[in-house]
Amino acid sequence: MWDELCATNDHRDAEEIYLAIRQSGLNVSRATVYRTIDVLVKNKMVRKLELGDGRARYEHKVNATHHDHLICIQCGKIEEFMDEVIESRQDEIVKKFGYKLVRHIHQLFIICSECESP
Amino acid sequence: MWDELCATNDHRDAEEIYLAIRQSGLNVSRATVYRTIDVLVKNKMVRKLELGDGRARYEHKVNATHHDHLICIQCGKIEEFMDEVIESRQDEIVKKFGYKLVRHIHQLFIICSECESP
DNA sequence: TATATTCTGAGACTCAATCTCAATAAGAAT
DNA sequence: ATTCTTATTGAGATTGAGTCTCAGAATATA
Repeated sequence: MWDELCATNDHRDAEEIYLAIRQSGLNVSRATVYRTIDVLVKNKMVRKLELGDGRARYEHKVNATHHDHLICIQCGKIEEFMDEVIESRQDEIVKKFGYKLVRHIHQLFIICSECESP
Repeated sequence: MWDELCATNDHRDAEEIYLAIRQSGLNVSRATVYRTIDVLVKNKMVRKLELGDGRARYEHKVNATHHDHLICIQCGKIEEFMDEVIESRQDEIVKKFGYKLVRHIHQLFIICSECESP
């Protein structure tokens, strides 16, 4: 499971991961896929992405620094971005409210260049 | 439906809206609630919030300017924020990629002051 | 009045994700 | 090894938000 997740740098959903494992000959159930991913997420080895379409994607965190995502609403491609200015502004906003920041979701839904002019 | 949505400035889910309408004596079905909300969202009279917990929330846009959300992961309270710096950084990031920004989701999951020290 | 068009409610259905539970595997103890 | 205990697994049932279907009701058009 961990191996399978690390096999690519994609952002795949549980079903895709399940099928990939099956394809590789292993006889695991969907339940096990979900269970194992949960453990990996809890141990911060895998990040769960909620894109708001009811299907979570997963990315392993090997050699990964913090980043957020650009998502093409046409082809589904996912790219990563990171902006120090935004990160610190977030902290300031939360501080101004007197709250404690736990995590954040920042997703830019875009039309990528390939989809814009094919 | 529109009236019900405008009745409060809450961020309620479909079920809560459905129950509120029922409570007020009207005999509407869940299907109608979802259908009507969809129309209102498409006409940009209502904003749909995807908080990643599989339950969309809705807020009417009367007198509302653009804003994003702070969500307390403890009590579920939702507050609003808006930061010009972040907004323009987003535009720049997307521009640098050569993409076209369609919409964005920016949510700060926090522990609010009441939950931090009750 | 007759006819066409739209809207609605009830419940079936979808789909990702979770839960159940018996079966299996793995460990520990004697 | 053999028994006993604990943890893991697969298959399928279940959940829950949201969608779809379709017949009947409401509304509009002629």
